[in-house]
Amino acid sequence: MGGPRRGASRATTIVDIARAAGVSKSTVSLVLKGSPLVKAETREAVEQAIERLGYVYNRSAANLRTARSSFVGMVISDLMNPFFTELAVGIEDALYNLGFIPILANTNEDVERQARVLQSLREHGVAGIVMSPARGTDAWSLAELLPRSMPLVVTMRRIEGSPAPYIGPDNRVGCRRAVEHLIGLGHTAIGFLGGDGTMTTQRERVSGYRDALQAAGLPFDEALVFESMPTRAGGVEAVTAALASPLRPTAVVCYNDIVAMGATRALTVRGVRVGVDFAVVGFDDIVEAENNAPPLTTMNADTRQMGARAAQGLLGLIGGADPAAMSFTGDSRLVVRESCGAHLRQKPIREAVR
Amino acid sequence: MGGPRRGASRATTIVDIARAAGVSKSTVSLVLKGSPLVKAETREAVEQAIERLGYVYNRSAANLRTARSSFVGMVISDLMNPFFTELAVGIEDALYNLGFIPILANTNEDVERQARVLQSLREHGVAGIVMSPARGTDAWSLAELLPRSMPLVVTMRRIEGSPAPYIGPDNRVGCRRAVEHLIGLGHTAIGFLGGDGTMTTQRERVSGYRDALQAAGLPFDEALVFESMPTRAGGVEAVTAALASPLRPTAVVCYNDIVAMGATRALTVRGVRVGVDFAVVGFDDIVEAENNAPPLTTMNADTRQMGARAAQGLLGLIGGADPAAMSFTGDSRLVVRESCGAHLRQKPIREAVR
DNA sequence: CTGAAAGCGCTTACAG
DNA sequence: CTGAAAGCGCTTACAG
Repeated sequence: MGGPRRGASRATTIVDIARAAGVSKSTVSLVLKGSPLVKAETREAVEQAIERLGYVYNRSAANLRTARSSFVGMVISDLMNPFFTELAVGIEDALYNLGFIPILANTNEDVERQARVLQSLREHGVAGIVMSPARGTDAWSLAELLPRSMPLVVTMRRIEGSPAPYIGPDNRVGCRRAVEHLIGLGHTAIGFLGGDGTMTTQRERVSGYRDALQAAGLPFDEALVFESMPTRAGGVEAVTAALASPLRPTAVVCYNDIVAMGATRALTVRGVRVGVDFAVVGFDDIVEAENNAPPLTTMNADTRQMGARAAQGLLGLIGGADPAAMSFTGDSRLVVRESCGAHLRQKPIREAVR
Repeated sequence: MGGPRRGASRATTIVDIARAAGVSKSTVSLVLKGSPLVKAETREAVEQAIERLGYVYNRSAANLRTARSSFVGMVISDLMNPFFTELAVGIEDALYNLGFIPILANTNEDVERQARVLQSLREHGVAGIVMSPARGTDAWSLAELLPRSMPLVVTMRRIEGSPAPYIGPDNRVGCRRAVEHLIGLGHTAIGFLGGDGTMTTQRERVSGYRDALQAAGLPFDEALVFESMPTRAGGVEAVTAALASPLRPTAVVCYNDIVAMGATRALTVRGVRVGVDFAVVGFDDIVEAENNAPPLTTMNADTRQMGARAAQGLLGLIGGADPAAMSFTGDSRLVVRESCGAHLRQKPIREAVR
């Protein structure tokens, strides 16, 4: 593991600088950290030596001495999924701004890989970890992997029973709003597409779906929840099942945008016009949602900003904050585009007003 | 920068283990690295102590001592772009398999940010760097930022004049093949859409475009190269210009798939049927290409595998290989889907054969 | 304002 | 087969 570090010749260190500047290495260390204790001329001499010898600070050595670390583990469940890409970009950017540097691990939804990666991060002495857990991660095995003392924030997928703070959207009220919108458009047979009950996020979204139905006096029927993989292919599959169902819905909320895009495509292929004959609403507002055909109505939870918030939350934990106080669930807002058909309903109304 | 490391209580170290097992810390170190020198019972005792005290190896301390590093910098120009996401996933996966651990930096096409990040990576003592350079990176400033002794592989975008090995696709022959396909379909007025001459990749692809035209005895006309941002919006803009041009092409190759998807959408919106009235070919074969409406014909260079290769190349450099021998440019293959219209031409032929 | 000394958690010859 | 010692590149009290 690992190779030679900085070329063949020994790297220049703090003592080389000390010798060149004619001071002790303590003094060099002081100027390195910008201490006001050192005299201007001395500082000058040291800085020149640094420049001349092309010295580069060895942060790992410093970290060993101070028992600190500027590394943070960024554990992502599926980086190829544009939703998580956006999350990762948000975390990464914030981490740099906060003075940390992210070690990336893409677990690819594999809990064993996640376990290995977590161990590796510990060995590398990360200051903390922000993680979107792989599907199937449970509080118990996580507790075995990571000591209580390791700052950890869980993002986007809640782990039930874990003391780690959760930072992510409020899936339940988000989904409730999506369904309320569909109800407002006049739909009464509304399905839920994609994901399955082993996923906390799916359960939360289904709860919101049920909340909205019940608030409107509509029955909740399990037969209208069409489970599938949370993928494009899953969307195709789920919508196909929905169309074949005797309860044949006229509108669907989807577990996420990818499912919605799969559903949209399957619908289009069989000649049902999305946004006209059938309403589809997604969740997440990934960048492609806007460019879908037709553009997708979906829930935006500001994924990137949520990533930044997760990073800030971790910083808090590292600084000693109480994990119990660090959870944050953010609001999502409905982004109305064409797949729900709202633009068609509104037009006549507006025209009538004119 | 950085926070406390492993909780409040001192972490257990090799000397704690030594004491608990009744041996010296040298011996503990030996069993840690699986040395055959140590007697089975001793090893046993040590391993039990490790288990019992929940010891975790401090790799940074080891690295300091051995002047090695298991960190590698993974510098990505635009992680939100699905093409680079796929590259990053390929690099990340290979790096873990090779025993390294990736530090992620998303430069977001900003050369100044890239400069800061490169400096930071040096301070953190990475063993090497694999980088898809931000637009506008030049060999000269790169040389100022990184010493010759730092193992570096440049991927996906060649930096002219840099001694660092390049690992990526052969853009010129790839694009030539794409255009040959269009010519084979009977087109004679073929445009090139997107990117601009400041990008090495664009210049290479335009060269291939010209090669194909000239090989077929068709004239190369600069007026058929429509420059734009390499984005979806750029694709809209470029195709709009193409349609307005007096040379009005009947087919286009695009700088990349995102441009092609923008072009496709703009075309569709104004009623020209892509794959029927007009042929579009992309480049990169990002995952969305398959799901475009219509599915995109494009060049596949196996981006993920290319990322793995870049990681392997870096490992070679770290191991002391000659940079001049590590460059690799891979083949790309044409993936025919619907946007080029080939399916329409072939159908009658096949039917005639039956 | 500056220097000498100890120590962070490891590894690596070198003795025995 | 195992232990004592030195050292990787820093930081941090402590003297002066």
